[in-house]
Amino acid sequence: MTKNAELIYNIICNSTSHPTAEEIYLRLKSEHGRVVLATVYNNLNYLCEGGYIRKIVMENAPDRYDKTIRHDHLICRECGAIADFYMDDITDSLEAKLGSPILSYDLKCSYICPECRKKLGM
Amino acid sequence: MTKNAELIYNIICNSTSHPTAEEIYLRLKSEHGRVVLATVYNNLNYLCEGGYIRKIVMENAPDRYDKTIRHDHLICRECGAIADFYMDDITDSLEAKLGSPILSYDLKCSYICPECRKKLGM
DNA sequence: AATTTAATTGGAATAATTCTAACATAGATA
DNA sequence: TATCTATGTTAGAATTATTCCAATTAAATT
Repeated sequence: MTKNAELIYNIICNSTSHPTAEEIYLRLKSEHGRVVLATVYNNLNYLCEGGYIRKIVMENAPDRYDKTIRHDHLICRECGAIADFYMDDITDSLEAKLGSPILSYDLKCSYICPECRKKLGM
Repeated sequence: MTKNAELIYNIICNSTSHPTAEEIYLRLKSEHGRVVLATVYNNLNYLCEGGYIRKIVMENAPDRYDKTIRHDHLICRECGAIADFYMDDITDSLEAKLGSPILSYDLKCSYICPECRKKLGM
């Protein structure tokens, strides 16, 4: 793994913020000087393909990147914030229903986050 | 609901193909003459916001649109094809775990579709 | 029929991401 | 050590999906 790939991998793994390519790029640039967005994308794709990280495809927003430890996500309908959500693994029941293996699954729950609830007086 | 919105709604509801905006546009144009992609997007957004249809956000591919009857999706890692998958509704267990209500959820399973399995000799 | 409102059009604009070619660099090889 | 090769990085253009905006058209209301 190249130096940049490793730096990017570490940024993602030591963060709970599900950063975008742009955020990773800015952080990398400020901490390690000269980088370019294309390099960040190259490495993110490499890391995704190798299964080192995972991509979270967002609605109306740039993709975010996350560690691979199995968990699900909560996405606030109001502000778009994304939070981790640790539900039990349902791979077995999905495969049982389907009758053949699956590779992985992606579960996103839409909700209203605590802050937005407050703001909305809920 | 305007005429175009209704036509688009019907295309989506009477199809199992999860069409993209482009596909809907082409079909609309060939069947009803003059339309424009912006109109299709306008109406798709209107229909989504009103909860008449749902948007399926795809990885590395344009968004697809689908009926709202509750079901999940299988997405082939090889060819990108999307198939419906009717798992039991897990809203209750999600809310129980979270301790507060969710609005909806989106479950996508990555798998290899029967055709690709065949092609790959699996 | 005239006026107001809403929908559609056409095309430009934007945003995210990918592509391509040139350049740099590190390690392997002579 | 010098050079070759492979790979990573850079810069910036290109692409794609989608949105925006102003002008036009159609529909609804008075």
